[in-house]
Amino acid sequence: MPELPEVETVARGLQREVAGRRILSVTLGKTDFIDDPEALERELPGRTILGVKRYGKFLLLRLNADEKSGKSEEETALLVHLGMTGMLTPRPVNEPQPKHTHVAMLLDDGRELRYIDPRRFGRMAYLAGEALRGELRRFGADPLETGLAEFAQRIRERWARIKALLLDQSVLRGVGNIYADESLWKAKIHPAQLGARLKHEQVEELYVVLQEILRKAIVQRGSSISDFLDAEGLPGEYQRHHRVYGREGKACFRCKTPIRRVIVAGRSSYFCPKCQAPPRGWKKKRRAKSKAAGDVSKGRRK
DNA sequence: CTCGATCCCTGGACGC
DNA sequence: TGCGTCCAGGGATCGA
Repeated sequence: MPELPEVETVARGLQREVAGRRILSVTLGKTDFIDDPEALERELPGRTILGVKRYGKFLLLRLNADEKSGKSEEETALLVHLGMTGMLTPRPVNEPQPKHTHVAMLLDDGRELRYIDPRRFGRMAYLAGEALRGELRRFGADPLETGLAEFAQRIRERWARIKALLLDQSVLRGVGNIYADESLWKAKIHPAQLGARLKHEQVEELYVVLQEILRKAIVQRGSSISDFLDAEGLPGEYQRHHRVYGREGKACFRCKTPIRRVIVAGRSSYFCPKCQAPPRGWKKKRRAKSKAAGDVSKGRRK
């Protein structure tokens, strides 16, 4: 579940490890998560990785100019989304490739930059010029680089649930399920509350605690709740600081009330039913677990 | 505009 | 030990 802090951690690691390296060749495995696999094979060999930065939940590997296209001042980049289980890490070429290695970029220092992703929920794309700018424009504000005024405007002009807004990458880029729940708990806002219904003070509190949580998580190198590892193969530590995420039935850290889990915006949402008052009309009845059983198990076909 | 449902995919947890 | 089933979740897409 790489979200902003995890992706930031990977980006910093890659910046240190592979910035300045030249890509000699590219080997592809399964390619169904790559926009245009042939573009990678055609464009990447010979190019130098100028730097690596985070853009929302994307890694942006900026590349040097493409001489042969004639548009040498055009900005080019390899965009990488880690999805749920993606990992991007440089390894010595003689080290055996783990299962689910789908992209291997041979570098000029005897290492290989490997993209490993069991579920292939990630995405990879080589983009240049206007295609690159257009892609980046689709996303909203970076929560760490945005002022309160813009943050508040983006939230309060919408009638969607605050949880949905926090997860919507065209509103804010980089927040995912963990940090959405953590920040809503800290700000004492129920996930089903409508953005437009939040008071100014609530939006300000959310803005402040979201930044605080994201910054602390970056310091702790992100959260490793299942299998997240950074570019150096190390797990993060921020999962130790989670206050609600994954804590269904456990005591709220503030008031000891058992944490609840409900589905909001299609995602598991953990919250304290006492600290985080539900909006009017929010059905607080049904047990989250008892209803999942009687569903169509044969529903999905191959 | 906002919603839920569905699909993508595999590994891990769990029940028997 | 081994099989079947369910579930996780970011994002795209589609119909309501």
